[in-house]
Amino acid sequence: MAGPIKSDAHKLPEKVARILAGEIGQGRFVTGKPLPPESELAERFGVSRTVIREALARLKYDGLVESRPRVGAIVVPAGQRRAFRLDSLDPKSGQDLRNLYELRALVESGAAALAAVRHGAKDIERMEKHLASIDQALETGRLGASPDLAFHRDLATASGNPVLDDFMRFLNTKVSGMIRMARRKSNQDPVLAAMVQDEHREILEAVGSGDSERARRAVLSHMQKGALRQGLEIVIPGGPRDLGRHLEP
Amino acid sequence: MAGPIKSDAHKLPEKVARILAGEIGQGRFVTGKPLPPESELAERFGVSRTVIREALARLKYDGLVESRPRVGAIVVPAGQRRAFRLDSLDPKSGQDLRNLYELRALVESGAAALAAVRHGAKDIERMEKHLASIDQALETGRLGASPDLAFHRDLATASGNPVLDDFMRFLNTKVSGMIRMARRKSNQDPVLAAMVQDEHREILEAVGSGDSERARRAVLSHMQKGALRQGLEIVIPGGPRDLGRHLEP
DNA sequence: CGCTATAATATTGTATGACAAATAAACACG
DNA sequence: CGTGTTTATTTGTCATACAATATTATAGCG
Repeated sequence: MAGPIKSDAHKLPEKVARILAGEIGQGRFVTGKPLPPESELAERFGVSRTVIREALARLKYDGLVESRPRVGAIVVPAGQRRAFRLDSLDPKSGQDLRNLYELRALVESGAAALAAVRHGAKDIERMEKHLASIDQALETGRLGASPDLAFHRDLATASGNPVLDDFMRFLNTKVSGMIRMARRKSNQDPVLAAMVQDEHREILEAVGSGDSERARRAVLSHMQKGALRQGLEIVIPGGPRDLGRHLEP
Repeated sequence: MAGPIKSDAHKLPEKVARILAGEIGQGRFVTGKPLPPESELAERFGVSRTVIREALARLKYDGLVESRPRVGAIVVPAGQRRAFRLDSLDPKSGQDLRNLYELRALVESGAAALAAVRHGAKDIERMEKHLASIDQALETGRLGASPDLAFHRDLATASGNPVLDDFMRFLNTKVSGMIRMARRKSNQDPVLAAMVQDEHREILEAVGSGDSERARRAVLSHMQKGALRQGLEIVIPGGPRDLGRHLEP
């Protein structure tokens, strides 16, 4: 039995890891009890122990199992994961995209509220610079997607919370990746781009003025409109009332 | 040269992966260009190719590198990570814990706002049941930590957004894990526990009444007080104004 | 008989060597 | 100069061997 099985797939460990993770998730293995030994799994999947080993390494890394010598890879009590992933999301599913957008809106609006009360002078400078870059891009006919992303990153940074910053970067790349996937024919419409830019300015002004509630609503509104531009209607976490208008009754 | 190097650490691949990830993060490798070949890395770290392989597998899994035959493990453009982790947080660092708490407060308050407008009848039932379990636990002298966690999970579920739900579960285990780490002598005070329970009831009532703004503030207040009970003062993302009081002016 | 120290044993951790697969780069050829 | 072919390098997978480790069984002792 020498040589690879067939060469029909070039990522054996990935496949094995997926299958095992699925079975663990469905409770096919008792938590606290060990999985079958590596050698046995190797036999069952028809691959070498090396592949099993690499697959198990992933599960360990995610905290799904924890392996100990002489006992095996024991299944750790549910919900002790060490990593948060969004792999199972389907880029073509509108529902998944909506859920993701919703989470992003929630987090980013909160970050803006924090940024309003915590930002430093350089934060505002950075954001202004990036907005100017977008303007410049629009004048030259380009879309300015890159400074746009930078602006949102600035917002995260200005929140003064590195954990939040980190998560927002993760989410944003995920969202933009999914959007790119979902619709290659991005909207090149300059009128829309100008609208977006207005929303950006409102956000910056709100943050700069130190009004966290206004900043929060500005981002919420921006996110909701952004989702709409993608053809998605999302519920605004702050409540569907007061959409768009601000706080003066 | 047979046998492992010394047995001074039981997880070589983990260490190697950490080092490599750090070096990549600090830009010591050019993005788009391949890392040194596995054999070379093995030599450099003084371990076998097996270990390097397992370390690289982790980096690949997180999307930091992407390996192709004949060219090597190329460094993928920054910010394309496939997993969000909180491993680098120090459980003993008050700052880290505060940042984590802040993110949690932000997300969970948003989830509550969503739950207020989206919950179904069974969601409320579940939450009531878990609150009752806490009451029961308090009467028997126990702390009721487990139904407490369940109540927060219910909130996530009632938001109707599975992605949000998933993330909240991840965050909550992370937070509670860090708290357990940080202070073993948990507060067994029954008076405090009763206070917490009052806050829970306010949250449930707010969600049940469909008032998302009130739900959001109730959770925010609960989180802030919870942090205070842990000796942490956190900034409330919704803005420091209006703390605790509700919306009727 | 019950408790503790020791040995047997199964399983993971790591090392080594071999070969297959894939592909970028060098090369040959028209 | 462009294009197809060979070559070389690197990853992917397999197989085997031994070390480390902790569980379990066993033996020894009070």
